[in-house]
Amino acid sequence: MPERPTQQPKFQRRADARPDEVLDAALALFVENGFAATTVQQIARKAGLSKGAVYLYFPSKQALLAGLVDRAIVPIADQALAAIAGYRGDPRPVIRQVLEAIANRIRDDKTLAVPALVIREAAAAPEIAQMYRAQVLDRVLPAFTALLAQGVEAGYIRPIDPELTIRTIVGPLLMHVMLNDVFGVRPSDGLRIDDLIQNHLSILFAGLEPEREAQ
Amino acid sequence: MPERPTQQPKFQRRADARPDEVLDAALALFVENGFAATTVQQIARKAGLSKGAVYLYFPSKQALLAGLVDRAIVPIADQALAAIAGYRGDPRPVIRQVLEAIANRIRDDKTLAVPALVIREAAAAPEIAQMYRAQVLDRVLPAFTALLAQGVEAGYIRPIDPELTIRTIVGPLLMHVMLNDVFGVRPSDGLRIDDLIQNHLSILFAGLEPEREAQ
DNA sequence: CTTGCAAATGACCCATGGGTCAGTTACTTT
DNA sequence: AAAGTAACTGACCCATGGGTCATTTGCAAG
Repeated sequence: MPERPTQQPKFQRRADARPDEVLDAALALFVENGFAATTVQQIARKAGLSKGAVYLYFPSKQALLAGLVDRAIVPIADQALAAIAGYRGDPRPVIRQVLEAIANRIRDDKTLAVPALVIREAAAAPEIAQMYRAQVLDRVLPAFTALLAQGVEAGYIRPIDPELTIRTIVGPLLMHVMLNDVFGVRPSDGLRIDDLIQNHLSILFAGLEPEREAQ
Repeated sequence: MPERPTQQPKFQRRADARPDEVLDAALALFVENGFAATTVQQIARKAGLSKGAVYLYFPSKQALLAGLVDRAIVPIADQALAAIAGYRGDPRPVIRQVLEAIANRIRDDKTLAVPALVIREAAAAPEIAQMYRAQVLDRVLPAFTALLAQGVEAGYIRPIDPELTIRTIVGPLLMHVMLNDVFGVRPSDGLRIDDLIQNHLSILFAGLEPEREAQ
Protein backbone atom coordinates (compact mmCIF):
# COMPACT_ATOMS: atom_id res chain seq x y z
CA MET A 1 0.00 0.00 0.00
CA PRO A 2 1.67 3.22 -1.15
CA GLU A 3 2.36 5.90 1.44
CA ARG A 4 0.67 9.24 0.84
CA PRO A 5 0.27 9.25 -2.95
CA THR A 6 -0.76 12.90 -2.75
CA GLN A 7 2.35 14.93 -2.11
CA GLN A 8 1.13 17.06 0.80
CA PRO A 9 3.69 17.12 3.60
CA LYS A 10 2.45 16.11 7.02
CA PHE A 11 3.53 19.38 8.61
CA GLN A 12 5.20 22.64 7.77
CA ARG A 13 8.00 24.49 9.49
CA ARG A 14 6.70 27.88 10.50
CA ALA A 15 8.57 28.70 13.64
CA ASP A 16 7.75 32.39 13.85
CA ALA A 17 4.03 32.18 13.22
CA ARG A 18 3.49 29.37 15.71
CA PRO A 19 3.53 31.12 19.08
CA ASP A 20 0.82 33.55 18.05
CA GLU A 21 -1.33 30.81 16.61
CA VAL A 22 -0.95 28.76 19.75
CA LEU A 23 -1.95 31.73 21.89
CA ASP A 24 -4.97 32.39 19.68
CA ALA A 25 -6.11 28.82 20.12
CA ALA A 26 -5.42 28.86 23.84
CA LEU A 27 -7.39 32.07 24.32
CA ALA A 28 -10.42 30.76 22.49
CA LEU A 29 -10.44 27.52 24.45
CA PHE A 30 -9.68 29.07 27.82
CA VAL A 31 -12.51 31.53 27.36
CA GLU A 32 -14.93 28.81 26.43
CA ASN A 33 -13.99 26.10 28.91
CA GLY A 34 -11.73 27.65 31.49
CA PHE A 35 -8.06 27.02 32.06
CA ALA A 36 -8.20 23.78 34.00
CA ALA A 37 -10.75 22.17 31.70
CA THR A 38 -8.71 22.89 28.59
CA THR A 39 -6.08 20.34 27.61
CA VAL A 40 -2.85 21.15 25.85
CA GLN A 41 -3.88 18.51 23.33
CA GLN A 42 -6.95 20.57 22.37
CA ILE A 43 -4.92 23.71 22.05
CA ALA A 44 -2.42 21.95 19.81
CA ARG A 45 -5.11 20.49 17.60
CA LYS A 46 -6.84 23.83 17.22
CA ALA A 47 -3.55 25.54 16.38
CA GLY A 48 -2.79 22.85 13.82
CA LEU A 49 0.25 21.20 15.37
CA SER A 50 1.09 18.47 17.82
CA LYS A 51 1.16 18.67 21.57
CA GLY A 52 4.90 18.18 21.64
CA ALA A 53 5.38 21.18 19.39
CA VAL A 54 3.49 23.41 21.81
CA TYR A 55 6.18 22.64 24.36
CA LEU A 56 8.81 23.87 21.92
CA TYR A 57 7.40 27.35 22.30
CA PHE A 58 6.00 27.38 25.82
CA PRO A 59 7.60 25.59 28.75
CA SER A 60 4.30 24.81 30.46
CA LYS A 61 0.58 25.27 30.28
CA GLN A 62 0.75 28.15 32.71
CA ALA A 63 3.20 29.90 30.46
CA LEU A 64 0.44 30.07 27.88
CA LEU A 65 -1.67 32.11 30.24
CA ALA A 66 1.26 34.34 31.06
CA GLY A 67 1.88 34.72 27.34
CA LEU A 68 -1.68 35.87 26.82
CA VAL A 69 -1.30 38.58 29.45
CA ASP A 70 1.94 39.73 27.93
CA ARG A 71 0.61 39.90 24.43
CA ALA A 72 -2.81 41.38 25.01
CA ILE A 73 -2.99 43.28 28.25
CA VAL A 74 0.34 44.91 28.80
CA PRO A 75 0.06 46.97 25.57
CA ILE A 76 -3.36 48.19 26.66
CA ALA A 77 -2.01 49.16 30.04
CA ASP A 78 0.79 51.08 28.35
CA GLN A 79 -1.73 52.88 26.22
CA ALA A 80 -3.91 53.80 29.17
CA LEU A 81 -0.91 55.01 31.10
CA ALA A 82 0.08 57.30 28.26
CA ALA A 83 -3.36 58.91 28.33
CA ILE A 84 -3.38 59.39 32.10
CA ALA A 85 0.13 60.13 33.25
CA GLY A 86 0.97 63.75 33.62
CA TYR A 87 -2.48 64.97 32.71
CA ARG A 88 -3.62 68.18 34.40
CA GLY A 89 -7.16 69.47 34.45
CA ASP A 90 -10.66 68.09 34.84
CA PRO A 91 -10.30 64.29 35.14
CA ARG A 92 -13.69 63.61 33.64
CA PRO A 93 -12.79 63.74 29.94
CA VAL A 94 -9.96 61.30 30.61
CA ILE A 95 -12.25 58.98 32.55
CA ARG A 96 -14.72 59.02 29.69
CA GLN A 97 -11.98 58.32 27.21
CA VAL A 98 -10.58 55.37 29.16
CA LEU A 99 -13.95 53.77 29.84
CA GLU A 100 -15.00 54.11 26.23
CA ALA A 101 -11.71 52.62 25.08
CA ILE A 102 -12.32 49.63 27.35
CA ALA A 103 -15.87 49.30 26.06
CA ASN A 104 -14.57 49.19 22.51
CA ARG A 105 -12.20 46.38 23.35
CA ILE A 106 -15.02 44.41 24.92
CA ARG A 107 -17.19 44.84 21.88
CA ASP A 108 -14.56 44.20 19.21
CA ASP A 109 -12.05 41.57 20.24
CA LYS A 110 -11.79 38.97 22.96
CA THR A 111 -8.93 40.74 24.70
CA LEU A 112 -10.85 41.61 27.82
CA ALA A 113 -11.51 37.94 28.44
CA VAL A 114 -7.92 37.63 29.61
CA PRO A 115 -8.32 39.54 32.88
CA ALA A 116 -11.37 37.45 33.62
CA LEU A 117 -9.25 34.35 33.08
CA VAL A 118 -6.59 35.64 35.40
CA ILE A 119 -9.19 36.28 38.06
CA ARG A 120 -10.52 32.76 37.73
CA GLU A 121 -7.13 31.09 37.87
CA ALA A 122 -5.52 33.33 40.44
CA ALA A 123 -6.03 30.94 43.34
CA ALA A 124 -4.52 27.99 41.51
CA ALA A 125 -1.77 30.05 39.85
CA PRO A 126 -0.57 32.78 42.18
CA GLU A 127 2.43 33.58 40.00
CA ILE A 128 0.12 34.67 37.20
CA ALA A 129 -1.85 36.89 39.54
CA GLN A 130 1.33 38.47 40.85
CA MET A 131 2.60 39.09 37.38
CA TYR A 132 -0.68 40.68 36.38
CA ARG A 133 -0.58 42.86 39.42
CA ALA A 134 2.99 43.99 38.84
CA GLN A 135 2.62 44.65 35.13
CA VAL A 136 -0.86 46.12 35.07
CA LEU A 137 -2.48 47.06 38.34
CA ASP A 138 0.51 48.53 40.12
CA ARG A 139 1.14 50.81 37.19
CA VAL A 140 -2.35 51.86 36.20
CA LEU A 141 -4.03 52.26 39.58
CA PRO A 142 -1.54 54.77 41.02
CA ALA A 143 -1.68 56.82 37.85
CA PHE A 144 -5.43 56.91 38.08
CA THR A 145 -5.28 57.86 41.73
CA ALA A 146 -2.96 60.72 40.93
CA LEU A 147 -5.29 61.90 38.18
CA LEU A 148 -8.18 62.10 40.62
CA ALA A 149 -6.13 63.66 43.42
CA GLN A 150 -5.00 66.35 41.05
CA GLY A 151 -8.59 66.96 39.99
CA VAL A 152 -9.69 67.35 43.59
CA GLU A 153 -6.76 69.62 44.36
CA ALA A 154 -7.59 71.95 41.51
CA GLY A 155 -11.29 71.95 42.36
CA TYR A 156 -12.53 70.30 39.20
CA ILE A 157 -14.30 67.66 41.23
CA ARG A 158 -15.43 67.62 44.80
CA PRO A 159 -13.27 66.16 47.56
CA ILE A 160 -13.57 62.39 47.35
CA ASP A 161 -11.06 59.72 48.28
CA PRO A 162 -9.11 59.10 45.06
CA GLU A 163 -7.99 55.60 45.95
CA LEU A 164 -11.52 54.41 46.73
CA THR A 165 -13.19 56.29 43.93
CA ILE A 166 -11.37 54.23 41.31
CA ARG A 167 -13.55 51.34 42.37
CA THR A 168 -16.66 53.40 41.82
CA ILE A 169 -15.45 54.35 38.35
CA VAL A 170 -14.38 50.97 36.99
CA GLY A 171 -16.41 48.53 39.09
CA PRO A 172 -19.67 48.83 37.18
CA LEU A 173 -17.97 47.80 33.96
CA LEU A 174 -16.46 44.76 35.65
CA MET A 175 -19.84 43.86 37.05
CA HIS A 176 -21.51 44.22 33.70
CA VAL A 177 -19.02 41.94 32.00
CA MET A 178 -19.11 39.36 34.80
CA LEU A 179 -22.90 39.19 34.76
CA ASN A 180 -22.84 38.70 31.03
CA ASP A 181 -19.93 36.30 30.61
CA VAL A 182 -20.35 34.20 33.71
CA PHE A 183 -24.08 34.05 34.17
CA GLY A 184 -25.49 35.13 30.85
CA VAL A 185 -27.36 37.92 32.61
CA ARG A 186 -27.78 40.92 30.36
CA PRO A 187 -30.23 43.78 29.97
CA SER A 188 -33.50 42.84 28.34
CA ASP A 189 -32.43 44.11 24.93
CA GLY A 190 -28.80 43.13 24.38
CA LEU A 191 -25.46 43.80 25.97
CA ARG A 192 -25.77 47.60 25.58
CA ILE A 193 -22.21 48.35 26.63
CA ASP A 194 -22.43 51.89 25.29
CA ASP A 195 -25.67 52.58 27.08
CA LEU A 196 -24.11 51.24 30.24
CA ILE A 197 -21.17 53.62 29.92
CA GLN A 198 -23.41 56.60 29.23
CA ASN A 199 -25.75 55.81 32.09
CA HIS A 200 -22.86 55.22 34.45
CA LEU A 201 -20.98 58.35 33.46
CA SER A 202 -24.04 60.54 33.81
CA ILE A 203 -24.50 59.42 37.41
CA LEU A 204 -20.79 59.44 38.15
CA PHE A 205 -20.09 62.87 36.72
CA ALA A 206 -23.07 64.42 38.42
CA GLY A 207 -21.87 62.80 41.63
CA LEU A 208 -18.43 64.28 41.23
CA GLU A 209 -19.66 67.79 40.49
CA PRO A 210 -18.23 70.33 42.97
CA GLU A 211 -20.62 72.95 44.49
CA ARG A 212 -22.60 72.11 47.58
CA GLU A 213 -22.73 68.42 48.30
CA ALA A 214 -25.99 66.60 48.22
CA GLN A 215 -26.38 63.61 50.57
CA MET B 1 1.78 -6.30 69.29
CA PRO B 2 -1.55 -5.38 70.92
CA GLU B 3 -4.15 -3.54 68.88
CA ARG B 4 -5.06 -0.11 70.18
CA PRO B 5 -4.40 -0.51 73.91
CA THR B 6 -6.09 2.85 74.46
CA GLN B 7 -9.78 2.37 74.05
CA GLN B 8 -10.54 5.29 71.72
CA PRO B 9 -12.74 4.20 68.81
CA LYS B 10 -11.39 4.90 65.36
CA PHE B 11 -14.46 6.87 64.33
CA GLN B 12 -17.81 8.00 65.61
CA ARG B 13 -21.22 7.84 64.05
CA ARG B 14 -22.53 11.36 63.72
CA ALA B 15 -24.67 11.32 60.62
CA ASP B 16 -26.48 14.63 61.14
CA ALA B 17 -23.50 16.81 62.00
CA ARG B 18 -21.40 15.55 59.10
CA PRO B 19 -22.77 17.45 56.12
CA ASP B 20 -22.24 20.82 57.74
CA GLU B 21 -18.73 19.94 58.83
CA VAL B 22 -17.87 18.76 55.36
CA LEU B 23 -19.18 21.98 53.86
CA ASP B 24 -17.20 24.03 56.35
CA ALA B 25 -14.03 22.23 55.39
CA ALA B 26 -14.80 22.49 51.69
CA LEU B 27 -15.42 26.22 51.93
CA ALA B 28 -12.17 26.90 53.72
CA LEU B 29 -10.16 24.86 51.23
CA PHE B 30 -11.96 26.12 48.13
CA VAL B 31 -11.39 29.71 49.21
CA GLU B 32 -7.72 29.10 49.82
CA ASN B 33 -6.82 26.94 46.85
CA GLY B 34 -9.70 27.08 44.42
CA PHE B 35 -12.10 24.34 43.47
CA ALA B 36 -10.00 22.38 41.02
CA ALA B 37 -6.88 22.44 43.17
CA THR B 38 -8.70 21.09 46.21
CA THR B 39 -8.97 17.31 46.55
CA VAL B 40 -11.83 15.49 48.18
CA GLN B 41 -9.18 13.77 50.25
CA GLN B 42 -8.14 17.11 51.77
CA ILE B 43 -11.72 18.05 52.50
CA ALA B 44 -12.33 14.72 54.21
CA ARG B 45 -9.20 15.00 56.32
CA LYS B 46 -10.07 18.53 57.41
CA ALA B 47 -13.60 17.49 58.28
CA GLY B 48 -12.29 14.56 60.30
CA LEU B 49 -13.57 11.62 58.27
CA SER B 50 -12.57 9.51 55.32
CA LYS B 51 -12.98 10.27 51.65
CA GLY B 52 -15.48 7.49 51.22
CA ALA B 53 -17.67 8.98 53.92
CA VAL B 54 -17.85 12.28 52.08
CA TYR B 55 -19.53 10.42 49.24
CA LEU B 56 -22.16 9.17 51.65
CA TYR B 57 -23.40 12.71 52.00
CA PHE B 58 -22.60 14.31 48.65
CA PRO B 59 -22.82 12.48 45.35
CA SER B 60 -19.92 14.38 43.77
CA LYS B 61 -17.39 17.10 44.31
CA GLN B 62 -19.54 19.55 42.41
CA ALA B 63 -22.41 18.84 44.75
CA LEU B 64 -20.27 20.30 47.52
CA LEU B 65 -20.13 23.61 45.72
CA ALA B 66 -23.85 23.50 45.08
CA GLY B 67 -24.35 22.74 48.75
CA LEU B 68 -22.36 25.80 49.72
CA VAL B 69 -24.54 28.02 47.59
CA ASP B 70 -27.66 26.52 49.06
CA ARG B 71 -26.55 26.88 52.61
CA ALA B 72 -24.93 30.30 52.55
CA ILE B 73 -26.22 32.42 49.71
CA VAL B 74 -29.84 31.59 49.24
CA PRO B 75 -30.76 32.72 52.78
CA ILE B 76 -29.00 36.02 52.17
CA ALA B 77 -30.86 36.49 48.92
CA ASP B 78 -34.12 35.83 50.73
CA GLN B 79 -33.24 38.42 53.32
CA ALA B 80 -32.35 41.03 50.72
CA LEU B 81 -35.54 40.34 48.84
CA ALA B 82 -37.58 40.89 51.95
CA ALA B 83 -36.03 44.33 52.38
CA ILE B 84 -36.56 45.36 48.77
CA ALA B 85 -39.77 43.83 47.54
CA GLY B 86 -42.79 46.05 47.73
CA TYR B 87 -40.90 49.06 49.06
CA ARG B 88 -42.22 52.45 48.01
CA GLY B 89 -40.37 55.69 48.43
CA ASP B 90 -36.84 57.02 48.03
CA PRO B 91 -34.69 54.02 47.07
CA ARG B 92 -31.58 55.46 48.64
CA PRO B 93 -32.11 54.32 52.23
CA VAL B 94 -32.72 50.79 50.98
CA ILE B 95 -29.60 50.90 48.82
CA ARG B 96 -27.56 52.02 51.78
CA GLN B 97 -29.03 49.30 53.94
CA VAL B 98 -28.31 46.54 51.43
CA LEU B 99 -24.76 47.67 50.70
CA GLU B 100 -23.96 47.96 54.37
CA ALA B 101 -25.40 44.52 55.02
CA ILE B 102 -23.16 43.10 52.33
CA ALA B 103 -20.16 44.93 53.75
CA ASN B 104 -20.86 43.38 57.15
CA ARG B 105 -20.89 39.91 55.68
CA ILE B 106 -17.58 40.54 53.98
CA ARG B 107 -16.01 41.72 57.18
CA ASP B 108 -17.43 39.09 59.51
CA ASP B 109 -17.73 35.67 57.90
CA LYS B 110 -16.43 34.02 54.77
CA THR B 111 -19.85 33.78 53.18
CA LEU B 112 -19.12 36.21 50.40
CA ALA B 113 -16.31 34.00 49.19
CA VAL B 114 -18.91 31.66 47.75
CA PRO B 115 -20.05 33.92 44.89
CA ALA B 116 -16.42 34.47 44.01
CA LEU B 117 -16.00 30.70 43.87
CA VAL B 118 -19.00 30.35 41.62
CA ILE B 119 -17.59 32.98 39.30
CA ARG B 120 -14.30 31.16 39.08
CA GLU B 121 -15.80 27.77 38.42
CA ALA B 122 -18.63 28.86 36.17
CA ALA B 123 -16.86 27.94 32.94
CA ALA B 124 -16.00 24.45 34.11
CA ALA B 125 -19.30 23.88 35.91
CA PRO B 126 -22.15 25.55 34.03
CA GLU B 127 -24.80 23.81 36.12
CA ILE B 128 -23.57 25.61 39.20
CA ALA B 129 -23.66 28.96 37.44
CA GLN B 130 -27.18 28.31 36.21
CA MET B 131 -28.33 27.33 39.64
CA TYR B 132 -26.81 30.46 41.14
CA ARG B 133 -28.47 32.55 38.51
CA ALA B 134 -31.87 30.99 39.03
CA GLN B 135 -31.80 31.06 42.81
CA VAL B 136 -30.10 34.39 43.38
CA LEU B 137 -29.67 36.72 40.44
CA ASP B 138 -33.00 36.18 38.75
CA ARG B 139 -34.77 36.95 41.99
CA VAL B 140 -32.73 39.82 43.37
CA LEU B 141 -31.94 41.80 40.24
CA PRO B 142 -35.53 42.29 39.08
CA ALA B 143 -36.57 43.35 42.55
CA PHE B 144 -33.78 45.91 42.60
CA THR B 145 -34.74 47.13 39.16
CA ALA B 146 -38.30 47.60 40.29
CA LEU B 147 -37.12 49.52 43.34
CA LEU B 148 -35.21 51.96 41.17
CA ALA B 149 -37.96 52.28 38.55
CA GLN B 150 -40.41 53.12 41.26
CA GLY B 151 -38.03 55.74 42.64
CA VAL B 152 -37.66 57.36 39.26
CA GLU B 153 -41.39 57.27 38.67
CA ALA B 154 -42.11 59.04 41.93
CA GLY B 155 -39.38 61.60 41.34
CA TYR B 156 -37.15 60.62 44.25
CA ILE B 157 -34.20 60.16 41.90
CA ARG B 158 -33.56 61.49 38.45
CA PRO B 159 -34.42 59.48 35.35
CA ILE B 160 -31.75 56.86 34.93
CA ASP B 161 -31.98 53.38 33.42
CA PRO B 162 -32.85 51.10 36.35
CA GLU B 163 -31.49 47.94 34.79
CA LEU B 164 -28.10 49.49 34.06
CA THR B 165 -27.87 51.47 37.25
CA ILE B 166 -27.75 48.32 39.35
CA ARG B 167 -24.28 47.78 37.93
CA THR B 168 -23.22 51.23 39.05
CA ILE B 169 -24.53 50.54 42.52
CA VAL B 170 -23.06 47.11 43.22
CA GLY B 171 -20.09 46.99 40.86
CA PRO B 172 -17.68 48.99 43.01
CA LEU B 173 -18.10 46.57 45.88
CA LEU B 174 -17.39 43.63 43.61
CA MET B 175 -14.33 45.40 42.28
CA HIS B 176 -13.07 46.17 45.76
CA VAL B 177 -13.38 42.56 46.87
CA MET B 178 -11.83 41.21 43.69
CA LEU B 179 -8.84 43.52 43.93
CA ASN B 180 -8.32 42.47 47.50
CA ASP B 181 -8.94 38.73 47.31
CA VAL B 182 -7.48 37.98 43.93
CA PHE B 183 -4.58 40.37 43.68
CA GLY B 184 -3.98 41.52 47.21
CA VAL B 185 -4.49 45.11 46.11
CA ARG B 186 -5.98 47.21 48.87
CA PRO B 187 -5.92 50.84 49.90
CA SER B 188 -2.73 52.00 51.55
CA ASP B 189 -4.17 51.65 55.05
CA GLY B 190 -6.24 48.49 55.19
CA LEU B 191 -9.32 47.09 53.53
CA ARG B 192 -11.52 50.02 54.58
CA ILE B 193 -14.76 48.46 53.47
CA ASP B 194 -16.81 50.99 55.39
CA ASP B 195 -14.91 53.92 53.97
CA LEU B 196 -15.43 52.46 50.54
CA ILE B 197 -19.18 52.25 51.07
CA GLN B 198 -19.38 55.79 52.40
CA ASN B 199 -17.27 57.24 49.60
CA HIS B 200 -19.23 55.33 47.00
CA LEU B 201 -22.62 56.26 48.38
CA SER B 202 -21.74 59.93 48.61
CA ILE B 203 -20.90 60.01 44.91
CA LEU B 204 -23.77 57.76 43.96
CA PHE B 205 -26.44 59.58 45.90
CA ALA B 206 -25.28 62.99 44.69
CA GLY B 207 -25.35 61.56 41.19
CA LEU B 208 -28.90 60.34 41.59
CA GLU B 209 -30.20 63.62 42.99
CA PRO B 210 -33.07 65.00 40.88
CA GLU B 211 -32.99 68.72 39.91
CA ARG B 212 -31.19 69.86 36.80
CA GLU B 213 -28.79 67.31 35.41
CA ALA B 214 -25.12 68.13 35.25
CA GLN B 215 -23.19 67.12 32.13
C1' DC C 1 -25.62 -10.48 75.04
C1' DT C 2 -26.44 -10.64 70.29
C1' DT C 3 -28.51 -9.22 66.42
C1' DG C 4 -29.01 -5.80 62.82
C1' DC C 5 -27.85 -2.12 60.32
C1' DA C 6 -26.33 2.46 59.48
C1' DA C 7 -22.01 4.75 59.47
C1' DA C 8 -17.54 4.79 58.22
C1' DT C 9 -13.13 3.05 56.45
C1' DG C 10 -9.27 2.56 53.21
C1' DA C 11 -7.57 0.03 49.59
C1' DC C 12 -8.50 -0.04 45.01
C1' DC C 13 -9.70 1.18 40.01
C1' DC C 14 -8.91 3.83 36.13
C1' DA C 15 -9.54 7.84 33.15
C1' DT C 16 -7.20 11.98 32.52
C1' DG C 17 -3.80 14.94 31.07
C1' DG C 18 0.78 17.45 31.80
C1' DG C 19 5.11 16.78 30.32
C1' DT C 20 9.17 14.12 27.85
C1' DC C 21 11.92 12.30 24.18
C1' DA C 22 13.72 9.33 20.51
C1' DG C 23 13.02 9.41 16.12
C1' DT C 24 11.19 11.59 11.68
C1' DT C 25 10.47 15.28 8.38
C1' DA C 26 10.92 19.63 6.05
C1' DC C 27 13.77 23.00 4.58
C1' DT C 28 18.45 25.47 3.98
C1' DT C 29 23.08 25.73 2.74
C1' DT C 30 26.98 24.72 0.16
C1' DA D 1 22.61 16.11 -4.19
C1' DA D 2 24.20 15.52 0.24
C1' DA D 3 24.76 17.03 4.62
C1' DG D 4 23.14 19.52 8.44
C1' DT D 5 19.87 21.25 11.49
C1' DA D 6 15.71 23.27 13.11
C1' DA D 7 10.95 22.04 13.40
C1' DC D 8 7.84 18.69 14.39
C1' DT D 9 5.55 14.26 15.55
C1' DG D 10 3.40 10.74 18.33
C1' DA D 11 3.96 7.24 21.42
C1' DC D 12 5.06 6.99 25.96
C1' DC D 13 5.48 7.79 31.17
C1' DC D 14 3.42 8.55 35.41
C1' DA D 15 1.45 11.38 39.11
C1' DT D 16 -2.98 12.77 40.29
C1' DG D 17 -7.37 12.49 42.04
C1' DG D 18 -12.52 11.47 41.42
C1' DG D 19 -15.25 7.87 42.45
C1' DT D 20 -16.42 2.79 44.06
C1' DC D 21 -16.98 -1.04 47.13
C1' DA D 22 -16.07 -5.06 50.10
C1' DT D 23 -15.33 -4.96 54.70
C1' DT D 24 -15.21 -3.36 59.40
C1' DT D 25 -16.96 -0.77 63.34
C1' DG D 26 -20.03 1.78 66.43
C1' DC D 27 -24.27 1.85 68.46
C1' DA D 28 -29.13 0.93 69.73
C1' DA D 29 -33.00 -2.02 70.12
C1' DG D 30 -34.96 -6.34 71.73
